[in-house]
Amino acid sequence: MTKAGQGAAVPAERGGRAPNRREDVIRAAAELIGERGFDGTSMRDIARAVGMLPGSLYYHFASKEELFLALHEHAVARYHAALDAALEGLRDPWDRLEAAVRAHLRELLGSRNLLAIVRPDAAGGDPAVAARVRAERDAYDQRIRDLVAALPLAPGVDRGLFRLMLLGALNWTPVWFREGRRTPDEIAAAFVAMLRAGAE
Amino acid sequence: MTKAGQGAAVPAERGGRAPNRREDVIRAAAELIGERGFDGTSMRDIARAVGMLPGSLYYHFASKEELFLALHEHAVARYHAALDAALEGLRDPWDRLEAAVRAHLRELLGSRNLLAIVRPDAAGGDPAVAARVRAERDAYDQRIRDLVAALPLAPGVDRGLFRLMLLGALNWTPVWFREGRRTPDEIAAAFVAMLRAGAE
Amino acid sequence: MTKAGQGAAVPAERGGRAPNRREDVIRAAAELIGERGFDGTSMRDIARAVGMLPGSLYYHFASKEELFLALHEHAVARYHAALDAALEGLRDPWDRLEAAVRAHLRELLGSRNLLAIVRPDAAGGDPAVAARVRAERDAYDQRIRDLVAALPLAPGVDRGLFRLMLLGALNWTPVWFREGRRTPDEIAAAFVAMLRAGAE
Amino acid sequence: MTKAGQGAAVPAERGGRAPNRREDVIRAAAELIGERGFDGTSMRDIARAVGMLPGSLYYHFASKEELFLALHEHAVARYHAALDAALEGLRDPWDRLEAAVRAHLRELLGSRNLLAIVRPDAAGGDPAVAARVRAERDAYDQRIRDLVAALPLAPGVDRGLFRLMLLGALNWTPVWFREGRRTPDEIAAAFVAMLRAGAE
DNA sequence: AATGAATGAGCCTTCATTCAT
DNA sequence: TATGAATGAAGGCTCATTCAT
Repeated sequence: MTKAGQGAAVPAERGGRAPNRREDVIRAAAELIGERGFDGTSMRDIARAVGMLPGSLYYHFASKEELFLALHEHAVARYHAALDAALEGLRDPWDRLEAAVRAHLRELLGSRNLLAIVRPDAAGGDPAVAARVRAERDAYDQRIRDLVAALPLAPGVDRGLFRLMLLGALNWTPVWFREGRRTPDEIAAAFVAMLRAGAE
Repeated sequence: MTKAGQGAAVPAERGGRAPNRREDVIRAAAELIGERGFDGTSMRDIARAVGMLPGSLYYHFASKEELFLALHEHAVARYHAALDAALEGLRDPWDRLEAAVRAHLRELLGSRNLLAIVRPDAAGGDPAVAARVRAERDAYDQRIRDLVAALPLAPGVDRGLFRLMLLGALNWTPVWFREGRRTPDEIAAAFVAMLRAGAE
Repeated sequence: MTKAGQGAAVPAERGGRAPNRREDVIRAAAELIGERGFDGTSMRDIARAVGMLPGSLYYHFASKEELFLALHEHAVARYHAALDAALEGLRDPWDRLEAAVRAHLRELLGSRNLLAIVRPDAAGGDPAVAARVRAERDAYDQRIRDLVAALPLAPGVDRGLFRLMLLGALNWTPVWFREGRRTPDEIAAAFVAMLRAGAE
Repeated sequence: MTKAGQGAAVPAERGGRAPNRREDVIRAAAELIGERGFDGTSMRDIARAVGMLPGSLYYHFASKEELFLALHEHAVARYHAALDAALEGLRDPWDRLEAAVRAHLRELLGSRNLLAIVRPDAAGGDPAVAARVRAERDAYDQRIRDLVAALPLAPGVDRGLFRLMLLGALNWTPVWFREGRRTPDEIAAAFVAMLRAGAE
């Protein structure tokens, strides 16, 4: 009975109180780590943000790394979901790529900067963490790879570098993006257009 | 020849004693911070790397931030120098851009990963540091801007996004680059080619 | 009786476990700072005196200054309480003054030298601390002022300087006082007598 | 030849250059320690104030304590000199006491607060220092004692407590004195008057 | 008479974590 | 589910001092 009963999906003893404190922690951690980085965010900070004492976090997560991993999973899941939604119903390969780029950029530049979470070296130097992070990230990368594979590119184009260039350009945007000038959607369209013009 | 004459009985193995301890510190710090990040590198680590006691560092630098700033200046100066050398004698705008990209990538992927140093948010969250870092970085950016301004691009192309896409793609390379597969020069050539094909 | 019941299997030697670690810290700090001054007392010293690790102090107090402030409050409260007790039931203004002086001197010279704590410049140079210290001290001063205001003094006497002379003489006593010669009470009586003879 | 030749009073080799750097150091130290206390003043601070490097101070003084001792001697000498000047030509015992008090207070409240220097516990906890400080201070005290001994006091008055009360009141003045209200001379007159009225 | 470079000890503080309750 | 109290290690930094030059 450590985590959840096996009958109901959620502890619902008295009508739905305390709706998943664990999720609250993840959300708070996402926000803080997104803003100040993994090293720049202490367990104290996270605890304070959800109104807990630092020690209490350890009921939910065995360590800071574990918390980070949960958070990373959470974040990557959002990317996947955004991608699912964006692709739905689209057939044309270039349309699909642009939709994907748009979804990625919205996620990356919207509300919080998730870049700090998604970078492979995010959680200190722990190699075990890095491996799991990479694994999750790779699954997402694979979907982009598939999207690129479906493009009708000229024979000489290296699809690997095509993808890496695009993703690099995207993932670097949080460094220079300022609210108010170009929208994420405009940037997405322009990036895809630039690549498309030359590669087709 | 600053200090010791050559006749005196001084340890003169490699041409004068302790010619530039300060530089040693910067070099060691560059290496460590490049690998493990600013937060992940302690003053103790740096001191150990140069064979000093932690407190001794403070003879040379007033604070960790100050050391970082010196290091940043140092790193940016290298980029400028590499750019100078790369551009020398080239006239054609596209040749110049590709040479610049090649120089940038060599610096970024060669010997040490200087990305961690050159990122605007590198030194913790100190805003004063961030400002000085940004200023130095902007001067370099301006040179790339000039290079892009000189390109004969099609009327519709947004030169700003063109530059940001290119720089983003470049600066993200340390995330995925593995020694042994593609060389920095190959990557540089491919990136420029992809952009050129569509933008001309 | 705040925490542990009396039936449970807990170390209950002196009536409950660790009833007030915070108070222990304050007491130890009072002793040490009273003897060696604020700067002369390290957090390590205080921690060692209460059998804690240095870092553990920070569970109870956010900083050395905060600890000092708590300690100061504590000390001033003792002075107030001593004054309350001393004044109780006395009507004659000179009797009241002498009782107050006696109480003050007993506190100041008894057990520990609290002078170092009560001096306005005690806690390093932090102005925020100095302000709070002064505020607490002023409330005590006001009570002495009231005592002096009630005295039937000759018209020409400056009651302000009267009070400052008396308090100065009192607060300087720790500098010269040696156990064994005059008692605090004798000193108190003599000081008041000297002032009274001339001022009435 | 460590200190000075025995013929001339001062090193005057080439007409009086570098006129006693040692004195400069003492003066700067007096100022700083007077303001921020012994612990609150670092050798660095003192060196900076005289435009030297910290290590250079050790040419003049073997240690911080030694410097303090020199400074203390210097300060006490000023008190003695002020006392000499104040007493000159005065015969009446009360006049002499008041003049002495005036001189003391002017020294104490004028230019810099020398209290921090003259307190017996000033230089950290070093007992050797404390002893020498006390010795110098005692010589000064003795002169006050003599002044008090000469007063025509009523038989019952304890001359020891008389002196301690007066000196305590005086030495505490830096704690409450504010420029602009009462002058040192007014305070001196009032203090002596209050004591005289009752003791004669 | 002073500098430049460093030492070694110590300082205040922060951190991830533990564990009895 | 969480709290209260603490641990142990480490972090950035300051300090008095030394010593060859």
